[in-house]
Amino acid sequence: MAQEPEPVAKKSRAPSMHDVARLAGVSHQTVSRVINDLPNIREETKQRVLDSMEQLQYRPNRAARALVTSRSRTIGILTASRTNYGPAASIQAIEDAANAAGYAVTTASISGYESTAIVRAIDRLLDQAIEGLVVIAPQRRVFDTLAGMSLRLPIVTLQSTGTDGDKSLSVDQILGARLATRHLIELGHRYIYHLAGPQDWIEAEARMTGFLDEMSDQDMPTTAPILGDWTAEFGYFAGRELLRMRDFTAIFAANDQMALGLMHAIRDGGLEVPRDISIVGFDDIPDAAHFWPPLTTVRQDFAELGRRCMALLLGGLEAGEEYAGSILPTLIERGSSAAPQTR
Amino acid sequence: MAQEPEPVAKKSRAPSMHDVARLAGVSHQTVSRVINDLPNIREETKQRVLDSMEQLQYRPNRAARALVTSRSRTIGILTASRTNYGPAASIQAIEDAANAAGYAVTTASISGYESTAIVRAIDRLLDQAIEGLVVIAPQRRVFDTLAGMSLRLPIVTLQSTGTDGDKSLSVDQILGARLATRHLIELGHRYIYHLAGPQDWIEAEARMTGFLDEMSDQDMPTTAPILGDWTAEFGYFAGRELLRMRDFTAIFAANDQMALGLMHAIRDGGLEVPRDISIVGFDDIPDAAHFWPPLTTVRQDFAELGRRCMALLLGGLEAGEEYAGSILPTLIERGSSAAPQTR
DNA sequence: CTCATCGTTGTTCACGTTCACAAACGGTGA
DNA sequence: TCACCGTTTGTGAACGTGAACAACGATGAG
Repeated sequence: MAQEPEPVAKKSRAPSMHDVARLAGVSHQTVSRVINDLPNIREETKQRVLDSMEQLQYRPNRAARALVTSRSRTIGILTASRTNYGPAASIQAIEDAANAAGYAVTTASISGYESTAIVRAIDRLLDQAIEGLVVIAPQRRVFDTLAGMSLRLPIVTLQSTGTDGDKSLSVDQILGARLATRHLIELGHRYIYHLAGPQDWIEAEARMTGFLDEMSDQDMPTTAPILGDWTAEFGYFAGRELLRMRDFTAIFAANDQMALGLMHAIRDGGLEVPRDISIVGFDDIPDAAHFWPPLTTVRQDFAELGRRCMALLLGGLEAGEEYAGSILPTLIERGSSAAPQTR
Repeated sequence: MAQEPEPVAKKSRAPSMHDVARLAGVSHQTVSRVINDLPNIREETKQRVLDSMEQLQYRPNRAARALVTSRSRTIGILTASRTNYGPAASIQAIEDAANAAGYAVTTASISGYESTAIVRAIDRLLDQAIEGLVVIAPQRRVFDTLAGMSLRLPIVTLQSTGTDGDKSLSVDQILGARLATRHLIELGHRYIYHLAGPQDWIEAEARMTGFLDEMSDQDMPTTAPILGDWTAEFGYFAGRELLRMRDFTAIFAANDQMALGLMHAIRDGGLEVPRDISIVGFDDIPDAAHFWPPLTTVRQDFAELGRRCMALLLGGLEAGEEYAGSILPTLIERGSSAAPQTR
């Protein structure tokens, strides 16, 4: 009897399925069917529901859906140093691919280097009930921590550790380093240094391995690689130190930034690249073509990496077989490398 | 009577609050109280619950919580080109601050330049029921689209558009550009070009404004700025074109990458920086100190920007007052700028 | 004419949590 | 002894969606 119409200022909340259903004169289940594109709906009914949705500006409630299906439709990315070009480009590609497949993406980045920071980052992702994990934090410690947690979800790592049981996908770092090293050897260099990345980075290790393997395959004398931190700043200081000896004619740097710093130091030392010293980098960041001199480097297709990564993850979201794929890097020859001076 | 114990392979799903409650011998509500750190719980009970949680490896179900509280505890970031250093650094800082405050972060990046892409990106974020939005996509079109959607949530933009009613926070681009320009004028340059960013980027516009304002304030002759696309590649080609006239002694580039390309072109043209032409950039990306010559540029503190941005967002998540803050940029003098040659 | 079948729609429940409220408990003062 | 109070704990109802199942009308076969 006293069933009054709703007052003007009804509870201000987002419209739900029931609101749509009421407006369209159907049950909420019918609305659900329309949303999920299920068969066996009369065309006219479907259209009426769609109109109602439009009119109310209806948006499915993701939380409710996640609750009932126990699927979050979210992919987690674990990353270190996303300001670097490589990881950033990969993240971009992963996000695009994930979005295209209807997945959302959350990232957690590891700040600092203590292992508690790693655990916290992973925890944040798990709190979000991610359905898959992409690891772009290519440090040993991260993988060890991850292995210790024995997570029950598909994991794709963007660096092959060689030891893990997860899927992994990577640009073949060893091959890349071999290409760079071989290039220098073929130019006639005999005394080549390697400025490597931080010790516990898997990529750094792989590049170092590639360098050492190629050098010994070709019977070249090797010196111990210098361990850097990826920054141009470090490359600069390492360069100043190296110039004291001058017992080399070429340096293979583990990334383009360090190569940039090296070239800076060499010029500051009164020498010239590539006349006195040849430099080869790694990554082919977009700026590398405009360094002075333009940098010879090894190109990695980060975007392709990200795309394939998502394909792997989505494909194997239920299946669980292992897989390891690799993408081939290519050598980009520019002005920073040349035959050594004949003295 | 026939109440058998659970069989071995019980339904494999994550433990819920009820499981914890049963193990601890309390009600689910008590568990909830422990989780949310509410008062009036006996210490002993609390400990028993915590132990049970630990034992079951319990994790609160975020979806269920979001459903009942209608709070997603998620912040959305709308971004373009996250591979650039500036945006990437900001995102990083925002994520850190958000995590510290218990929020998760999702990003959506605008691929392509059609306005449908913008709408889609925003839609993706809204689907996630974000509680706040940070916009790092500094294009007019994005803001126009955003304004047209009249969203009911706190928005912080990392670029001041000057016209919006939202909160905004930015490094003072106009001041930065003025600093750069003034620096060149004070060195004695009179004929200065500006290599600007893409036309619909707000930052590009602001830097151009700063440049033009400073030039006219100091009664310098001005030429129309050249509109670039932020890339080193474009800087290079613009440089080659400009060298045909040589009616200038300095160029202020709207970012460091374009400055890098310019310097490359100038050297290719047989001239020297800064002897023949002075160059000033903008951003102070980490590599800029190691360019050849090291680049004079304007530093923006992106990390600070990200941090303040989150403070603003979290502070105003319920309040709704407007606010516009700005961070001061600083000029970093390096080797790429010097007094013009006296001819 | 009756019954089985198929396409379409509705009803009810469950998901895991928080909120509002009620109940039990122990202590205190009249 | 009893009413009252504060602290601690439990009960039941939501939140919005999808899944299982039931119900309905129309159609066709026997």
